Amino acid sequence: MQRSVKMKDVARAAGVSVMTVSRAFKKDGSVRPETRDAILKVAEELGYVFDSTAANLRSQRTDFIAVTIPSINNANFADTVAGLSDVVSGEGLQVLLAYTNYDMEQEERAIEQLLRRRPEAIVVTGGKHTPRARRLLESAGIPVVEAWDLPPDPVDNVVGFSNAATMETMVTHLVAQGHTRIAFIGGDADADTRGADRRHGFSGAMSAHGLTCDRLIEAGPPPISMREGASAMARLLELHPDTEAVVCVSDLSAFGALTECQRRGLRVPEDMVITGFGAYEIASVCVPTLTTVNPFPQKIGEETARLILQALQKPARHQVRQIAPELVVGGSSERHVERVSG
Amino acid sequence: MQRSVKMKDVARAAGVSVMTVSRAFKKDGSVRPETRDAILKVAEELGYVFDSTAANLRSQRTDFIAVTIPSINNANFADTVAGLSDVVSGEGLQVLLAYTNYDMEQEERAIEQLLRRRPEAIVVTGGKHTPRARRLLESAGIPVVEAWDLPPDPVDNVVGFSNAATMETMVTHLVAQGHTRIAFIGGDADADTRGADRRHGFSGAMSAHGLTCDRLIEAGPPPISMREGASAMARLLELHPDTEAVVCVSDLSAFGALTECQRRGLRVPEDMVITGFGAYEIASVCVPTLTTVNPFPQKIGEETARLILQALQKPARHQVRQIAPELVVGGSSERHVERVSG
DNA sequence: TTGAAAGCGCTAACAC
DNA sequence: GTGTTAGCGCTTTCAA
Repeated sequence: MQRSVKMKDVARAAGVSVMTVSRAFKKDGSVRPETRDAILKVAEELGYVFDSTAANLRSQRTDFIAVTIPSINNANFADTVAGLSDVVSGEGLQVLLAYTNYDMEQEERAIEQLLRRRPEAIVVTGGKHTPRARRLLESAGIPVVEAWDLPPDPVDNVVGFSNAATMETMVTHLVAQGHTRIAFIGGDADADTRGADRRHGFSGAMSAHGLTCDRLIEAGPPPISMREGASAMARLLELHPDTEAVVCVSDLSAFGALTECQRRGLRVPEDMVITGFGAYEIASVCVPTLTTVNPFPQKIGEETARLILQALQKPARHQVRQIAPELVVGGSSERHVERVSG
Repeated sequence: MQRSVKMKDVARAAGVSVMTVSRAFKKDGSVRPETRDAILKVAEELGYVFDSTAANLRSQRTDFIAVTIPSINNANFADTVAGLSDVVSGEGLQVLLAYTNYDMEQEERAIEQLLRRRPEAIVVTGGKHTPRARRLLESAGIPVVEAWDLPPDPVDNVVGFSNAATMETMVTHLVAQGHTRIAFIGGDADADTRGADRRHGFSGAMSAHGLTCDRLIEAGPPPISMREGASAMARLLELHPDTEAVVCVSDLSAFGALTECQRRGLRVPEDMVITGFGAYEIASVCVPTLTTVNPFPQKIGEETARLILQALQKPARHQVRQIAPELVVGGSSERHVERVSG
C-alpha cells in the first residue's frame, strides 16, 4: 500500500524533471522515446498512479462528458450511453453518469452536481427542465445536448426524434389493418415527458383519423413495467372488452399486455393486436414478435458523441440532428409476418 | 454564458472573504445563517457554480465511488449500481461508473482510469483480474470491494455469493422433480467468470447426483442474449432430442429458449423444463413464469455501499458479506405453480 | 464566527 | 527535447 507517490518522486527516481515526467504521461508529449520508456518503467515500479485531480485543475480540463438519463435500468438509455461512451472514449473522454428517476427536480440537482465537476459537455435526456436547470445549462459555457426528443425551444444542441410522430405512424399502421377501436396504455401524467408525447401523438392521430380516443389506460407513474403492462391490459379488457388493438408506451408494457392475453387465452393478433415502442430485444424474440418502433438508441448516443467532439473542436451552437425512427412490424399486429427463428 | 465566476467574485460581491464563501457552501460550515443566505443568494445571481476540481485537489477528496461492471446494459448490474448509488448519494458520494465488456484487459484499463480520478473507494465485479489490475487494486490505498462473487483469494472486501452453489440448488430441484437428462446453456469459455462458475457448479452437481453431464451448449461469447438462448435451444433439440430439462446461465437466455419451444409447439414444462438465473422482471411475467435464482442485485449494491461507508469511517479490511440467493420456482419447472396474474 | 497565508500536484508558458 | 517558474481555485491551518 504505497500511497501518495507523486510525479516528483518519479522524476527524482528517473533522474529527470517533473515536467518531463508530465510529458511522458501525455500521448503527444515531446519526450525522447527512451526517456519516456524509462520514466514509465520507474513509475510502474514505484506504483505511481497519475493524479487527474491536479491535472484537471491546472489544465482546466476534466475530460468528463456529463450525462443524465431517467433511469440506469432501461436498455434504451443504456444503449445510448454505450454508444456515446464508446465514441468519446476513443478521444480520451469519460462519461460521468447521473440518473433522474423521471423527475425534473432530481434532474436539476443532478445537473448542478455534474456541472460542479466541470465536464467538457453535458447531455440531458429530453427537453423539459425546471427553470433553474435550464438556466444552469444555458450558462454552463460548454456544449449542451438534449437527446431523445425534439424540444420546441432547445437550450442548445439536439439529437433526437419526435415521439409524437412515431405514434402517428403506429396509428396509421393499425388503421390500415382495418382497426378502429384502438386503446393506449401508458404512464399517468407527464413525469416521463417522452411517454407523454407519445400519448399526445396517439390522441392526435386518432382524431386525425376520425376515431374516438377514449380508451386511455393510465398504468401509474413511469416507467411502466412489464407487470404494470399486464395489469393495465386486464383493466382495459374489463373497461372496454371490444377493444381490437392496443398501443403501448413501450415494449416492456406491451410484452406484459401480451402475457396477460396469453393467460386469458386471447390470441394475438387474431383477438387482440398489440404494439410497443423501443425495439427492445424482447420485441424481436417473444411469440408473436412485437410490432414496435426502433428509435435507434445507440445511434442517438453515437451521433451525440460526434456532435460534441465537433463542438469541442470548433464551437458551434444550436445544431439539430434528427435520428429517424423506424416502424418494425411484428407478428403482434400482422398475421402474415414471417416468424423470426432464434 | 457567464463563464468563470469564481469564489473570489462571490466573496467580493457579498462583502466577505473567500473563506466565508467556502464555508457557506459546506453543510457544516460555521457561518452565520444570515451571512450564508446572503452569500448563496449573491452566488445564484452571479451564476456561480462551485468548482469541485479545485476542492478535490486541495482537500484530497473527490467524493467519487468508482465502480466497474461488465455491461451497462444488464438489469442485474444496473440494479446493483442503483442500490449502491442510492445509499452513497445520501452521504454526498457519487458513483463513477466504467464498464468492461466482460474483458479482463478492459477491466484493467478501466481500473487505472478510475484510480487516476482518486476515488474514495472502488468496487469491481467479480474476483478475477489481470495481475496488474490486482496490483493496482492492492496498492490503491482505498477500500476495495469485489462484488457478485466469492473469490478464493480476495483483494480486500467482498460482497457476494457463490454462483456455483446456486446451480447445485437448481440441479437438486430438477432431480427432485424426477429429471435426469438435464442440459446446460451458457457462454463459451470463461470471459463471464460468474457464468463460468455457474457452468462448473452445474457440472459438479450433476456428477454429485450420479448424472452424466454431456449436454453443454455453448452459445458464444458472453453475455448470452435472448436470441442466442433461442438458437442454443434449437441446437440442443437437434443434438439431444430426448433432453428433459435445461438450465440456462441467465433468464435472458432462458426466455429465448422458452420462445423457441413455443415456436416448435413444445409445451413448457410438460415437454421441456427450463430454468434461468437472475430473477429479471421477465422471469416473473412470461408464460409460464421462469424458475430462476434471485441473487438480490440491489441488495448487493446496498450492502457494498454500507461496507464502504463503514470502511471510510474507520478503516477495516478483508470483510466478507454474503448475500444469500434464493431459488424462485416458477411454472417453467413445476406444473402446479400458481400463475402470477399481472 | 470570520479572515490571511500557504499550498494541494500537476501543467501552461516560456526559456534554452 | 528538457527545465524553470508560476499558478489553476479552492481548503487547511492558524490566528483573531
